[in-house]
Amino acid sequence: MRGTIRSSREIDAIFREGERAATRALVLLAGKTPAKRGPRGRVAFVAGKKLSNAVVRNRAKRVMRAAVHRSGGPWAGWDIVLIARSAAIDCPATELDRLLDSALRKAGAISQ
RNA sequence: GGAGUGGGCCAGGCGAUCGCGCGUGCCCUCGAAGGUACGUGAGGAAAGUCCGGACUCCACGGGCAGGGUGCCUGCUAACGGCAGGGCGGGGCGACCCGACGGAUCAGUGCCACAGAAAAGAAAACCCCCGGGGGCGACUCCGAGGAAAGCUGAAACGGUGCGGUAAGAGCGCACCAGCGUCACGGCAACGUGGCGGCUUGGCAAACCCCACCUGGAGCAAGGGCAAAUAGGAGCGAUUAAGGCUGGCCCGGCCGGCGCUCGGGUAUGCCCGCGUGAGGCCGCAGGCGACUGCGGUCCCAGAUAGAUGAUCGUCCACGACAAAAUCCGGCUUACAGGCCCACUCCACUU
RNA sequence: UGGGGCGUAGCCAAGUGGCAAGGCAGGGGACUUUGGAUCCUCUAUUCGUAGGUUCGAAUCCUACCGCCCCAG
Repeated sequence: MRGTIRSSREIDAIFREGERAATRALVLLAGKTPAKRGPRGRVAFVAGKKLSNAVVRNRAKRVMRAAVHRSGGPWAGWDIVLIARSAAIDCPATELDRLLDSALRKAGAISQ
């Protein structure tokens, strides 16, 4: 997928400085995209080792990627980091879309 | 029909829409990016990283140390793997399990507690005989003995008969074990004869014997342009010191002169998938496997590609994600299918 | 992905074949009017788990499980 954040240094910066919005299935971090990276927004997906084995972690990232795609991301001017929680694995798609939308509004990345 | 043993195979299918990696063609473009069509896209364990290799770099001269394997014979590129055989153990059976060399004929060590004694057999307890003392229980001296006895995981072959004061392979029979000879087998070993009567356990204790073993690892290693800083080869030759990724001997470097252009990124590219390869057939072999012929091309990502929504069918889907590659081992696993065989019951 | 290390009481830990030391914390008691300090005492039955070797295993061997560190 185009528009992913590749550098772990940049992801660490969003962890320190970004807006945080947590839901039942995922945690969202939002920061402004640096100007030198261009006007398009970027996203990153995180699935920690606590979740489970490699199959479950990969699936969690895919499910979040599909949700971002449906919601119209990446969002211009914003760097978004999505962290999977264990509830995301069995979460229905419509529920996940709703949670992602509310998290984006809470962090201010999209207007009301 | 029930119970079971061994081996092999599969690992949700189909359709619609949106979406992803790679390859090829086409469109656009100076090119790239992009668009589009077609093809292709995780496993039997991809896992644990327990062994063995390939490949790459370093060291290449000898020795020691260290590590590994451990019944025999094969297979293999190699193996700690596999096959066949032997021995021991388990099961009524089909079958299954086994780190299974050496403990007199190398040496050292350990065997707590208990027990008379834990490994050159015997001091004392004890058994028995003779003599002395004492009314007696008993005790002292001398000779003989290791059978019985409590203990313990284990008591210098076992059981039985004879023998004796008590005993002892002292004699005999059978069994176990040892040595030796003959036969069968490539061998492990097996069968039979003969002999003297005999030797605790632990080598997953040190060790001995036989065989194998240099070190690191694709984050190995190499290439590309900009910016910043330092190496490599050759020649002659002295000290502190350093290197030779365990140690020693031995060897080399550091200092000087000449010559040559190189190294380093959370940049990119190569390495990177035609291989000890899959499938089919024939031939050899009990088998692991091998030979020959035909045929196929079968993931290659780089924050890491397979998902979402819906329909439909059924047994309602387990364990689980390639990261340099291959051969094994081990561990996890919902279920389903096939083949061969064993035992029990019933019918004909 | 590769390399290396560690699991013993709630915490820190010693023990390398024969009874699982010690300290901190905690419970109980003594002393004290009470508290602190001090002293005495208690607490491991699965030594991360499961097998094996041995008469005997935290210790030796094998296979698993969990955690930590290093290399871009």
